[in-house]
Amino acid sequence: MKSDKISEAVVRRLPVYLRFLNDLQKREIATVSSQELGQKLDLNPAQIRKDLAYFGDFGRKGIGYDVSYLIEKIRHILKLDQQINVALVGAGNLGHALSNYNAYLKDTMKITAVFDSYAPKVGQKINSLTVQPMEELGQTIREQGIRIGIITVPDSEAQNVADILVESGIEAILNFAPVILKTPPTIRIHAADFTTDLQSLAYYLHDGKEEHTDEQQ
Amino acid sequence: MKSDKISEAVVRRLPVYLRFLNDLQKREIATVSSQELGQKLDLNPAQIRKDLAYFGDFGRKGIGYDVSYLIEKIRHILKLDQQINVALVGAGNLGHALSNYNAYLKDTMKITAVFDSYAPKVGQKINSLTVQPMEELGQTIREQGIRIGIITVPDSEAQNVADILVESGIEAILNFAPVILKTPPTIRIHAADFTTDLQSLAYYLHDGKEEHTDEQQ
DNA sequence: TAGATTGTTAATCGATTAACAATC
DNA sequence: TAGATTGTTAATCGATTAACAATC
Repeated sequence: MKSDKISEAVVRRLPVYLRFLNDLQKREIATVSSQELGQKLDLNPAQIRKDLAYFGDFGRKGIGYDVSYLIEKIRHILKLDQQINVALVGAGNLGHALSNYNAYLKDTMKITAVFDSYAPKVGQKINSLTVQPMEELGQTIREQGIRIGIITVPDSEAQNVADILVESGIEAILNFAPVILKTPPTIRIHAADFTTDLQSLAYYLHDGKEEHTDEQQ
Repeated sequence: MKSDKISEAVVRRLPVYLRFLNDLQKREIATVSSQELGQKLDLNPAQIRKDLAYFGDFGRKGIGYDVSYLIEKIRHILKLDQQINVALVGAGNLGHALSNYNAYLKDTMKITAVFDSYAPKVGQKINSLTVQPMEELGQTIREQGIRIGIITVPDSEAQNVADILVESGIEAILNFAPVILKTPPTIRIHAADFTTDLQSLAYYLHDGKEEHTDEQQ
């Protein structure tokens, strides 16, 4: 196959594949089939083969996929074969929690700067990063070549922060604030909204009368 | 229309509608059309009308939707017209951050218990909740009628926690750990994985040569 | 050679959008 | 009555799955 326009659904599965492949590699398993992959990830094997085939012929007929090779390929597709710098805006509890993931993201992405508008927060250390004032956002983004911004400020500030990020040349935003951000179409936005997640889960609670026996994940 | 099986995509949009409607109500706007809604939420008006029509005839032709009435209806659909108790498992930074949202979720959902396996954490206060040992999980869930569990423990513990939650009669899980949980099909699971979100965002970064000019959100 | 598994086409399924009669 | 907007049907678009020839 190779190319076509890739749907968002496909792109969102790639990191899931990558995570599992990293796991296999750690366990020194050299080869994996789409069937095994599908079983472990609750996905249809044909879908996995199709997803991967969009980007190239990574497997070998009769054998499966070489774990290390596929890791390399997916990392390249996701642009994770280079370090991508990330800015965290909002040094509250949530921001603090996310900054812990630097260790986990290790060689792929790195939160390299933290900002907060609240004066007493500025100058504090968060996991070896010093909280900077919002005024330095633009300059720091440009200096450090930061390409992704994470918004963990209160909803009332989120749009304003997004505007500044966009103005400073950011390319994508992960937004934890429960608001719909308005940005130019060139900016990629992902809403990581814990409150809507929880509320939609409530729909699937059993209520004695009408049963909602749906499939999972 | 009314009824049919409701797709997950529809259910996941309902909380977004609800959030915006609450906003309108606060601003004392009594009526809204699918067109206005669509514009503010970046959705197709026909889709919004169709989504709502699955559950009943909530609008009035020529007029639009009564904000208060629609709020009431959506809350009922999502089972948010009753308080739903939630358990938080994992009292680290992330768990701590999420417990702050109790104020925001206010009358709909409530985190009523927090657990951690790490002995020194037990007994500590987190936003007026006392951290309990994991051993009390089952009993507390049953006593408080907790129906949703949030997992914010390290990945290595996540499956174990999920097993205990399921055994204790939980109905749905919001999982922040970057692992695929294996649970019976009656349990509703939502993966709230910040690391895969970030990695899929990286795909959309511009790279000079091939342009990915996709739509947003 | 026999068994396994890919890459890909075709079939199916599902979700979004357009269009419009009904009606406030 | 004229204008606005719903609820719903039909059309379109897209994503998932099944099936299988190619081939290791």
